[in-house]
Amino acid sequence: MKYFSELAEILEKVEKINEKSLKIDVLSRFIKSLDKNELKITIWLILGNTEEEWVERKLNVSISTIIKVLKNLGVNIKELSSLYKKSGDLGEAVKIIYERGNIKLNKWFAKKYTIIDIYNELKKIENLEGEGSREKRILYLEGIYKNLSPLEAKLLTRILQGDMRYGVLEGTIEDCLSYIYGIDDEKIKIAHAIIGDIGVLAEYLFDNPKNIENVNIRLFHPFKPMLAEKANNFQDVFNNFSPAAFEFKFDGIRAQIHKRGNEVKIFTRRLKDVTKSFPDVVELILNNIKNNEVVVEGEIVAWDYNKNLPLPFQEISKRIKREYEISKYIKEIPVKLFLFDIIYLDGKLLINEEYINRRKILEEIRGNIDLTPMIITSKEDEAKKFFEESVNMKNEGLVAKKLDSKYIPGKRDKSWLKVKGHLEPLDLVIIGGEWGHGRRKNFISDLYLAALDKDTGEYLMVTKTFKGLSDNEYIQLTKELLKYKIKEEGRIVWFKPKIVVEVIYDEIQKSPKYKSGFALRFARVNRIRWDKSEKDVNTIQEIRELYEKQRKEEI
DNA sequence: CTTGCCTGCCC
DNA sequence: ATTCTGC
DNA sequence: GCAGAATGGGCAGGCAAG
Repeated sequence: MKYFSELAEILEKVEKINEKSLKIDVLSRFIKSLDKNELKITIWLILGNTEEEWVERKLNVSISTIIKVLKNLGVNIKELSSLYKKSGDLGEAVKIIYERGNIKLNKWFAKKYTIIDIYNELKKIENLEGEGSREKRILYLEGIYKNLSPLEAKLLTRILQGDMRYGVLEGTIEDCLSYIYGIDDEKIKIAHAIIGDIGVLAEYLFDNPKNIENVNIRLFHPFKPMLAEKANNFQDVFNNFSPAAFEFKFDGIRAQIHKRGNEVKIFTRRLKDVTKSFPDVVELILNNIKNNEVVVEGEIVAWDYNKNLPLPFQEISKRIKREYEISKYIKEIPVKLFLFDIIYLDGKLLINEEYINRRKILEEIRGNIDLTPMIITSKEDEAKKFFEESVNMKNEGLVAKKLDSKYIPGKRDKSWLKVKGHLEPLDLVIIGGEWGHGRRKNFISDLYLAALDKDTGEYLMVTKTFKGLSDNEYIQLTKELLKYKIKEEGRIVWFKPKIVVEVIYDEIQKSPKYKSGFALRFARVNRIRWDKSEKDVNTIQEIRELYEKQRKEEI
């Protein structure tokens, strides 16, 4: 039986260790000392979770709620936000507040929580719902925070945020299990992907390490899907394998579909069950796939059946978490399913079959369901032509697959390579930014980027981005930016429009949030344009044209 | 009854 | 999702 | 090459505030 404070101390220690093997050693000793009834729970908490991965997070707590809790405990919010800004980490800020004693605590009768106690408290919070539940949640958390030490408060704060930053994620836990039980790391990784949750795997091994041999894909139990790495171009693809199978990469949601008899379940890439939102897909599967037991994978895409073209991602996303008026939305936003893999068929696991054979089997059982359009070629010009075809349909691009590759659950591997295009870069001016967190606490990390509204002369924001430059470049940039500072509001700093950056992005979207009416998807800075001035940036009018052009090409 | 904030999860 | 960094 | 970290737009749903 371990105390929550012991966990907090171990993690504090681990956070400061750089050397991987030492980190694994320290953490493994702790994990090894856990009882069975606290093992799974502890691993979940280390990762900032309270459940198996396929269960939706229900804490309904994050930074805003935590700050309200602290405020109620008499914490000076000015002091807190200044500490937060300085440390770049709310957990760290909370720890310092506790150390300074600037919070109302149960001084004399503080409860000493075990790990299981904390877990049970969090479960109670998860079960709060209905009118008044927000307030109850806050009251409940106050009750817990009142009894904590500085390190415990830091840990709880990070768990509640679901953002741990102790340098321990699933990969490290995998290494620990490998170290503790002397099982090959690759084997652990695959078992983890198949079971879908690392805590459950740990419990499995605790019962009997030989259980690793019994881990297998089960129907109606989601496994982590195989993923693709990024390729820069077609040469990159052919350097890895040739010939290659190229499939259209649609812009929808990845679906892992399990079927037995008349029962069907649909899981997302992150293992969440979305069956309820897609009765049309369930029906499609039942009407077409006649085999009894099947696991297939595909992409669910919002579809315009008049033009026979995909609809933008924003459309399918209106259906993903929908729970009401589903039948109305089935008509309003119809979907199309493109299958691209088969993992299980009537008692036979197909993960060790070569890709090309899996595809053949899929072809035989699919009924009238579409497969992703695919060609096999070793010629760059053919691949490029196929890419154009896909992109002209407004797809993301292609996925290249090695013909004899196996299906390795959970693996991001060079045997699948995604080739994506992006639109012409835009020159945008920096009008604001936010101080970063963690490693990036000392510079402006997130940039607010704007285009010029030609009609009014205003600079209107079209995106935020923190990607593309190296830490050093951000440090340099921050120095320059601060010369043009207008005002600072908490973490946000506003600048005079001066410094211009070239920005790459995947798509222009209609934005309900920005005044400009447009937003960039996956924006990243390509380079700083020191040679350009704020007068040289792209205009909102040009962005509108680019957006319309996207539309026009759809016909 | 409408609007807005917060959370969780798609990409 | 994309990108960068440290091991 | 891997694991970890730092963060994007936008959607639905749940609750609170106006």
